[in-house]
Amino acid sequence: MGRRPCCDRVGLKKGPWTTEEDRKLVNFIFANGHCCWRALPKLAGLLRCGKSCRLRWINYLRPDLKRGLLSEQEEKLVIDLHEQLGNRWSKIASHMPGRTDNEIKNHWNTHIKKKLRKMGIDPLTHEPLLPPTTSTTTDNHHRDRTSQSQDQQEEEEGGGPLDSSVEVNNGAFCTDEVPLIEPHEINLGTCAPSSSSSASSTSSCIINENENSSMITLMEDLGLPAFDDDWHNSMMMSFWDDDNDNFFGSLNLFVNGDSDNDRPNLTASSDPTQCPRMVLDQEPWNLFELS
DNA sequence: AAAAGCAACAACCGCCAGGGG
DNA sequence: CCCCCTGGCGGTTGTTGCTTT
Repeated sequence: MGRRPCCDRVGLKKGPWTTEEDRKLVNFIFANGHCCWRALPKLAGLLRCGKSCRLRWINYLRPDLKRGLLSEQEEKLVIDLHEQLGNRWSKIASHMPGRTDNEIKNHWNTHIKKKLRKMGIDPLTHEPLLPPTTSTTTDNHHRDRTSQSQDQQEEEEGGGPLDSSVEVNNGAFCTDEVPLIEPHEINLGTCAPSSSSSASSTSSCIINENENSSMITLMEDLGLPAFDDDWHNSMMMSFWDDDNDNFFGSLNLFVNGDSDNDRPNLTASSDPTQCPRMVLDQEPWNLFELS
């Protein structure tokens, strides 16, 4: 019995997304959020399956993505987390705000793996590489099905993730205790963004009431669609500029594409390299009609 | 300058888990 | 309890751009 396809593929487009498709998707999510990925493409006028839309949004269009190469610090964090979690990229990504599992996975496969091997470290076990005389299978049973097959195909090496409940970072957090912010945790009365921990910087953002209302006014000024509370909250967090403790810096770049504008209270981030690549590149955000 | 090889990453595919009926 | 649907995850592939020959 064949698997039912995730969507009706007849007439659906595949392959790279066009800017027009990106615009449609972002505009739709801006206006409506994403209630149901399966229904979204039809409602947004896209000839894509919902899965594809979801991936595109999560991995590329989401405004809170950092983009660009991982910093050395981030790389180290990935290695640490991978040592504890194995190929659980989504878990790893959940500890790295602004980074997607796909991005981390790609970076691991293309950069970190090689780097570790060069350093004489087995990227699977995080142990020093041994001569390939003994093939240990002691840890293989810990790994999930797919990573096992890949690992076996790639290299006959043991090792892998540990129990998902294991603590990392000296017990700073548990892997199943992803620091997600809940709507009720958003305190509009105070603004205490950016703890020292990069892993919690985005999710710990609490919007100041004045900025909150200013932002709403700004959005209205710009003709942006009305948001429901959840969407609004997520957008507030999405545009937080950790490095400058500044919500409007990122939003300004997002909206205006440059810092040269006459809007009060809108200043671009001082260090453009700290801004999301999609903002810096003016693509695809600059293509969207915001009115 | 052209071709071949390589690296990076966006996107796809198949499977799984959880929730609802 | 079972089945179906949906969202999510991880592995893999395809495409594109860059570097080397």
